[in-house]
Amino acid sequence: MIRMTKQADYGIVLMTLMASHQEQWFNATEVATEAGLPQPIVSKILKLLARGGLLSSQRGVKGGYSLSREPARITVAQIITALDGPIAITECIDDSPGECSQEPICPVRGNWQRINQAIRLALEEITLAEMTHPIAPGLVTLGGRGRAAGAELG
Amino acid sequence: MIRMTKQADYGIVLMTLMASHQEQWFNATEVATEAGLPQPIVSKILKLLARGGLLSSQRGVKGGYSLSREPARITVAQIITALDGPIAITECIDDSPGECSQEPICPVRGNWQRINQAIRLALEEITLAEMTHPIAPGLVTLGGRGRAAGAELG
DNA sequence: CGATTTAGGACCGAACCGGTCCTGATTCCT
DNA sequence: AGGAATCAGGACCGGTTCGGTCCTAAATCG
Repeated sequence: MIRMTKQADYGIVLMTLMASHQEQWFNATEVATEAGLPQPIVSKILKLLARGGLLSSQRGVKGGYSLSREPARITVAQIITALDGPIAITECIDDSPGECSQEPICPVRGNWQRINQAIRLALEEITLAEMTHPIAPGLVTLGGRGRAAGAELG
Repeated sequence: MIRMTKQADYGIVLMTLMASHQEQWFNATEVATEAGLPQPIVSKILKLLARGGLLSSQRGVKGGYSLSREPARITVAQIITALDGPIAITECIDDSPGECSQEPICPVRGNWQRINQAIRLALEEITLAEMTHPIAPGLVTLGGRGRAAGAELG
């Protein structure tokens, strides 16, 4: 139901975990045990995050991963994109014509972008830094001024 | 990749279609041919939309469906919810404790709500009325002030 | 040179999605 | 009253994709 994949889900957990620790470098096993997730999965995800430029990686015996920049400059949108590909909840993405058989008929067309855009924006405005905050219960629970609050922090 | 189901996708198309026509009542076959989608699918979707209270239905030989209220008062969020269930892109939904094995460990917990909330809000602010507008290309394409524009339209 | 760690990708089972179909209930028309 | 049309509500099934595992390179440290 409008779900992202578990990879992305886990990815956010792992990134949050790394962001909220003092250490700079972590290896996969370390992160896995910390998160209580199977090691192979964690490995896979960290690889993808590194490939996406969100983590720096170091091979070799004392190798590992570290955030490639400060948590305030990493957004949830970026994490999801790195793991699940471009953020678009609809089948028609942006302007790739010809792919949609409904093209001449479809009454929505460009309007999908409204939706995708809205989602994308919402996720771009949540930073990893915010995710490490224990959450101020009064702020976000309802009314959703969470985004505004985030902007203030930024 | 953070996709909603095709049902919801189609649902939005169908609703937009109905909203942008003059007629009040449509039967399933009519809508299906108009949208260029297989009739059984359309039937299924309209049923769900009716059950969700977004369409009024009339049985019998001259029966059919019609929007249960004006398009400006129907949101994309409502359509998706009717077809795909509650809007939550993460595995952990709100406060249903015990379901998540990670509960004691998970460093994000309530922070998922931030994300889900953001998505929900974004989709609640897109009305069916807006979807019928051919889209003003300068407004939404980038910068995403689409939501603000929508608010102005009221 | 050997141990450790990431890189990259092949691979498989299971769950979920998309789509079809069938059987009832309701209403209109003759 | 009876038949036709239309919605209501499921059961059902095949295919795709996701979740997870595993194996083989490449790099780095001691």
